[in-house]
Amino acid sequence: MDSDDLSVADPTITRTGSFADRDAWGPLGEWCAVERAMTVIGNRSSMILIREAFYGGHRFDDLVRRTGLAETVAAKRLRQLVDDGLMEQRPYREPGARTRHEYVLTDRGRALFPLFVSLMRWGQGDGGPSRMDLRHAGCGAPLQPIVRCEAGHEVGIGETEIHLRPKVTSGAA
Amino acid sequence: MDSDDLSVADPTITRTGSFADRDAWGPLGEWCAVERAMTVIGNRSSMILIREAFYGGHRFDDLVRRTGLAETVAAKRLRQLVDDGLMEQRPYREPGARTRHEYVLTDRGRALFPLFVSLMRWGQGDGGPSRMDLRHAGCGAPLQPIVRCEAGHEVGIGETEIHLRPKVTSGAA
DNA sequence: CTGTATCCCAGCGGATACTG
DNA sequence: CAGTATCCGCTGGGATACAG
Repeated sequence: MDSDDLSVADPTITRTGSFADRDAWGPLGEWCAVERAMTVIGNRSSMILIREAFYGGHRFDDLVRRTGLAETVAAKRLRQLVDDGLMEQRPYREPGARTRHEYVLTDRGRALFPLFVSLMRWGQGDGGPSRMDLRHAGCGAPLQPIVRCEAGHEVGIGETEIHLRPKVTSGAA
Repeated sequence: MDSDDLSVADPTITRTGSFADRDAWGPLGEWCAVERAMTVIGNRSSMILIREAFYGGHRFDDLVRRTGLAETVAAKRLRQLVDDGLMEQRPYREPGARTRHEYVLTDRGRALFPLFVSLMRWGQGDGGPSRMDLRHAGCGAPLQPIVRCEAGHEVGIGETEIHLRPKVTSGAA
């Protein structure tokens, strides 16, 4: 039996479903999307390149200068981000110049928007300096990341349940 | 002049304010909360330990087993998480046993909740297996991370502005 | 049960030099 | 302007053995 007698009462996610085989999970995160996500965006250089892409940076030169990364690192990460489907490289031509490439976020890359805002807001909570201020263009109010259920309720940790799916429902993909 | 002539039209954050000294940012992210955040939680082991803490894991043994981390790595990361103020170590006594310690998320650790949900949902978007399902305990509906302004509007990338603060407003903290 | 000490390997990130 | 090649130090992460 798991040692689940909580000796402290702090808000955590409530567990529902069969957690009996919980320990059988492979160590490589074959079942856990969090681990997979971290292998893709879980390093500093990837994240700040994505940051600059959100800020509208497209060209290699700009991305390097505005991130402060070494060219070698930036090139390697950008290639990886393209491979992972977060960015794509588009050719374009300025009049009177030769063809260039530019990096653009894909839909999957842009889907990181809530994560990006969460990361920035959380990072600002350490009292350190931050010159960034994300606001709603419509009304100028600052942005906040929140968690909501599909029925429209705002949800905190204490109202969250985690359901563990049985093993693999081979019927549904 | 920056090369900001967008040759592609993809939704990005609109930049407002003085971006002239944008390139003067130090490479170590002294002004950027995203970079600072990534140095704290930007590795796989930290994040999956936080994951287990959200799931209600407290004891060293459980955390090691349920994350699949090596004990050495788990111990090192937990110490770092405590140092960084994301977890705290509380002593407790079960009747008839000697004093133990348990790891509990601090407020700053729990503030990662939107980021955690964002990370999981984004990770699930790759089509890989995931046995996790986060739901609202009240109504059972699945959770979604969203971005909202303080005036209550839901905000997408296209409606976001980023303001860059001048240098340091020495008057305001 | 909760770690620490030691050793090891792979990957991240930077510096320098070079190419189309 | 947009990278690649090479080298090199630091950290992340694991294996094994040991300790309170």
